[in-house]
Formats: sequence, structure tokens, C-alpha cells
Amino acid sequence: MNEKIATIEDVARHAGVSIATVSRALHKPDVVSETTREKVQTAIAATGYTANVMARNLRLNRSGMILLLVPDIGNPFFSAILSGIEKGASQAGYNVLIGDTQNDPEREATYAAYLRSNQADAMILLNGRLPAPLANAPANATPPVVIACERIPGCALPTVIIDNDEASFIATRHLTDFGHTRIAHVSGPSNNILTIDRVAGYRRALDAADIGFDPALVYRGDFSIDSGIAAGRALLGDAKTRPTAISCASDGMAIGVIVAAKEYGLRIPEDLSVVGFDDIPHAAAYDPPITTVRQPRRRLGEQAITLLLDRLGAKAPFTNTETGPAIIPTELIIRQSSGPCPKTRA
Amino acid sequence: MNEKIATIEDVARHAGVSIATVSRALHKPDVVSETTREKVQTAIAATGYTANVMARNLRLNRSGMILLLVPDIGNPFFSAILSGIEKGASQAGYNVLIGDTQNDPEREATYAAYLRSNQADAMILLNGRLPAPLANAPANATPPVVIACERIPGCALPTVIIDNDEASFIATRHLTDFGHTRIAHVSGPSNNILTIDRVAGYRRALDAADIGFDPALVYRGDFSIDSGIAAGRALLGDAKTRPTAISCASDGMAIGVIVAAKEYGLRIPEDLSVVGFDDIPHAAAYDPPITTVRQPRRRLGEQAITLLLDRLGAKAPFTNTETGPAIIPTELIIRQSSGPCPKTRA
DNA sequence: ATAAAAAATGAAAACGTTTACACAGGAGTC
DNA sequence: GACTCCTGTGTAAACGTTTTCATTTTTTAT
Repeated sequence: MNEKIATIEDVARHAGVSIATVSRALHKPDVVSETTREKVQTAIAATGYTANVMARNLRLNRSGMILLLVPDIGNPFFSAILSGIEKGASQAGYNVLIGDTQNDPEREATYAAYLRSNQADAMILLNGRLPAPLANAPANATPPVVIACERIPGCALPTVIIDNDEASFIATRHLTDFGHTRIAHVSGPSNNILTIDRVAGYRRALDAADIGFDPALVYRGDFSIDSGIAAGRALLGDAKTRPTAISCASDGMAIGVIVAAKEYGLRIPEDLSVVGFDDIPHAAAYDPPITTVRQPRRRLGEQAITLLLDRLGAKAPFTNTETGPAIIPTELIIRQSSGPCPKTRA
Repeated sequence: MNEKIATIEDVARHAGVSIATVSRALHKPDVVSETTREKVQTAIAATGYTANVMARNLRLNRSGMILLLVPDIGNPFFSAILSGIEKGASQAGYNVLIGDTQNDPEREATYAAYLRSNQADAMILLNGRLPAPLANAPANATPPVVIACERIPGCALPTVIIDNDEASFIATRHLTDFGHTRIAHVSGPSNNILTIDRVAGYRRALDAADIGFDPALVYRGDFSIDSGIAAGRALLGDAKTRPTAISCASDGMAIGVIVAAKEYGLRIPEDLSVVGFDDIPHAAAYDPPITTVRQPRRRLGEQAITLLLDRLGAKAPFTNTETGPAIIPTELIIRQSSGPCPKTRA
């Protein structure tokens, strides 16, 4: 039973027509006569023919692949985005190829070469950095690339992001509205554009409430729960200088901060208000449920693939010079981890 | 600058040799003379040549792709497994293609056809079900497929799993050891093999402690936090019949159960012990930290890709008839969500 | 019935590789 | 100097498609 796999030629022979006719029967049915079309159909069924995609793609000079560069596929944050991308891509007949770069520029470059070598028709970047081969390309060249998640300053490629500055502003303002004046911020890694934007929003909210900025109240984490715990211990250790509220650049870090706060016997939100960022599923189920900025990750992915497919379909250049980046709206979800500033400290 | 992309022919012309020599210079360097090899190298540099992978794969009749079928890529549970697979695959020069099946048999069949159409060299199944085209294949055919995560009864394909029965047994025994006698179980969906195995382990532990099985104490969830909350409300609503301990088939459901328990004012673990399954990162950071069965998901992925690459490399048949399924060991992680049975109810 | 137009089909080129085979030339052996 | 053997290279076939172009067959108009 382990015969050679059927090719278009087998079908042609079986149906008594030429291979050209078989191909046409499949892709331009209206141009071949009713009767031959049927003959071909039965021949296909009889032989169990499946077109060799490799050969087809070679001829058509495409790959049907969309390459997705992501810093760490093990990070659940990206899987929801991925889910949105995959859905749109597969509807359009594309497959999604994951490139896990581990933040390694070399791996990024390797994957970027896929575009040249015809292994991918287009690319989506979730890692906030242009791979070297692309960065060095002339400015007028527009590779089929879309940026998502983290904007790249000075890059005119189509981009879809949330307004991190504004979202962080709103989260922090939520705390100033509650009367807090001593507000800390737990940020992401310093080389990260998200960090820069969210710190900016945090500072803007302080300004708006006439609160001075204290660098000692910004702790640099890495989005993980563990770094949140470390941040909490660092910020809350000294009861004298302790803030009454903390805005965090991720829900994971918010959870970590709360873990640390409980170590010091602090009640949330009576003694300490905490807000997170992302609205991961666990934020709502935590004790207490965490006030956070909802980031529609799935929509982000959907929008990215839409941008990409639109341009690919229309053979339009990959720029966003007319429209600027697409902004996906965020939403402040108020739960029970934030509340009024304790009277004694206001 | 947007010239046609360089082909092997351009390189050959530039170096003044035949295309065969160029190809050989690249893939069998020892067979071409030092001087030509250098000429070819400079020609490649000059033209910026990158081999067209599509053409190469057509000729070699391979794709360099490993297809990964996963029920829902948006589910973080799978992303860690994926991470292990991707690592091993990319070291071996393979790419990982994600097929998000959404548990849709039709999509599964579509993806399974990738094997026939040369879009993938092999496949890893995380979804616990053989796609129809494979299931119907004759028993002696061994498609290049590896099963991970959920065993498929009666299927001789290479398989890597954890011992769900035993793991669930140990988790439940942990509770009987604490003196609990009224122990509930929150399971996964009923059509799921994981559910069957874990329920079996739960019952085995009850038997071992001479505790009768009460069907009313098994609640069917779907691994999600929400279904855990529903389970908790169903099981804990009546203070008379309430269990003193609950073993859950996922950490998410354990968290949900705890959320519900707190609604009823129950203290964990003083009034109710809860154990989870998986050891997701949030389990350790929850309040209280959750006792759970650690499932090494990344190792699971690594083992799956190893099994696959071994057979692919050795051109060995894809069976596990000699060795049986590979079992990845689990570990009971004892934290603070479980404790002795309250005196009043023992 | 015939010419013209339209519809359906086939032959063959092309996509960019790898590799079996043939061949040229040089080195060694007698 | 003729023979073999080796080394390095080129020619051309093959992988399985799609598509242009030419050709055959059918339909329509006169």
C-alpha cells in the first residue's frame, strides 16, 4: 500500500487528459468543459491526489507562509496575540510560521532571511526591534513587514499598538483620583519601548496631579511575578517611606507586589492600592481581584494580520505614512485592588 | 535597487563556473577545488545570493517543516510545550508550523493533509485525537507522527505523556493522608482522556484509603478558572454535604474553587483543602500558594521533538511497540492550600 | 454548406534547485 | 609513450506544478 504518492500526471493519465487540463480543472473550473471536469474529479478521487504544495509554490513564487517573530513563545502574553493572527491568516489561506528569537539578534537575522529565501511571504514583528538585514535596507524599500505590540521609533512600517503612554496615564490617574500622592511604578526592562512609554504616562499623571516625581519610586522589573515580588520588597520594606499606591507595568508584577505586601501584613486596598497592566485571566481571579488596564491582545493580533493581508492582497507598499500606527483602544478595569488613600498617610 | 533576486545561475555566471559547481561548492565543499570555492564565495557575496528554499525542497522532496497540531494556541498551557518543541526543532534545522485546530475535526483533517502535500515532513499531535485521514490509514502504515500530552488508546505511534492516573492518585492520597474522607474531584471535559485517567487515579486513592466513591462529588469542568468557580459553588453551597478537600484537574480550576470557597467565607486550608494540577506560574503566587502536581511541560515538548527527530534521522518507523509510551515524571508540590482535615468534620 | 468566432485542449516552457553521468586533463604506473 | 586512476568540472535530467501559446474542436452566423 505504500505506493508512490500520486502526482498531477497520474491524475491526467487516469482521466485521459493532459496535465494542463487537470490543473485548469482545479484552479479555473469555468474554462474547462463540464464532462472533462467530472472525469478529472473521479480521477482525483481514484488516485487520492493531493497537489504538491512545494512545487506549486515554486512555480508561483510564493510560500503561503507568514513569519511571526516573537521574543519568547513560552510567554502566555504572546499566545493570545498569536491566536488572533493565526485565525486571520488561516482564513486567507496562509500559514503562520513561528520564529522564537529569544531576543537573540542573530536568530532574528536568520529568520528575517526567510523573506529573501522565499520561505515566507511576509513577516510580523512582536519583538520591538528591526532585524539587522531589514534595518540596513534602504529607506525606500518596503519589505512586507508589519510591526505589532511594540512600536519602533522612526520606522514607517505598518504598526499596530496600544497607546501605552495614555493607558499608563489613566491607570495612574485612577490612583491620584483616589487621593494617593505617594505612588510608585514598577516598570519593565529599561531597553524596552513599552517601559519608556508607560513610565512617561505615569509621570504625566503625577504632573497632572501636581505630585513631584521621585526616582526612588520607580523600580525596574521584567514583567514577571518574581520581579514583582522583588519590587514589592524593595518599595515596601521601609514603613516610613512606603508608597500608598503602586502602578505596575504588568499584571504578573502586580501580583508579585501584592505577595510582597502581604508579607509585610499590608491589606489591599486598605493599606496599599495596586494596579496592573494587561488584564490576564488570572487578574480577575486573584485575591483581591486586580484593577488593571485591559489590553485586547487578540484584537491586536487580528488587526496586525489585517493590515498585512490588505497590503499583500492589494500589492500595496508596506508603509503607514498616511495613517500612522493603528491604535487599539485599552480600557481601565476597576476591581478591588485599588481604593482611597488611607487617611493617616494622605 | 529593487532588482530581481539573485539565483544560483547569477552566481555561476559571476564566478565563471556552472551552476552545478556552485551547488557543490555550497553543499559538498570537499569535492570542489580550493580556487573555485573561493571564486564562488566572492560571487555569492557580490550577488547577495540566498538559496531559494522552495526550489531546493522541491528537488529534495522535503519541506523542513514540522507541523504541530494544538487545540488552542491561545491557551498558555500549550505555549510552554511549544517552546520546548521549537527549541529542539530549530537546532535540527527544522521549522515549526502551528496548526490551531480549535478542536474542529475538519481543521485537523486539513492540517493532516499537509503531510501528503509535502508541506510538512512530520507532525506532533497535542490534541489527543488522530485526524481522520490518519485514523483510517491501514494499521501497518506508520506516518511520521508523534503524540504528546494526551495518549490515544490503541495507537502505536510514539507517545510522550505523564502518568495522569498515578499523578492524580498521588495528589488525592496527599489529601487522604491529611485525614480527609470527604474529597471531591473537579475533572476536565468528559470526552477527554486526561479526564478519564485523572478520575481513575482519584478513585484509586479513595479505594486505597477505604473511602467510598460518591458520584455527587465529581464535578465536570473544562480546565478554566470560570468552570472552577462554578464547581466550587456547586460543591460547597450546602454546608451539610460540603467536602473538606477538593482535588482539581487543573490549577485554573483550583483557583476558581478557592474563589468560590472564599465567597462562602471558608478559609484555605483550615476549612477546605484544595490541590491543583499543572503547576502554572500563578499557582505559587496565589493566596494561598497552591499545592499542585508539577507537570514539566517544556520537557514534554523536548521529549516529543526528540522522539520525532530520532526516527526521522534514522528513517526508523514511527512506532513505540518496543518501548511503549515515554513517561515524563511529575512531582507533587506541597504548598499552603492543603492541610489537615478540620477536627469537627473528620 | 461555409466562414468566422468561440470554446476546449494539449505541448512545452518555466520556476530554482540537486545530482547522476559523462568527460577532460593531470598524475602516477608500467 | 600507453595505460589506468583520480580530481574537478560541465551537461542535462529531474522534482511537480502553472501558464502561454498554438492547435483542435465546437458553436454560431451567414
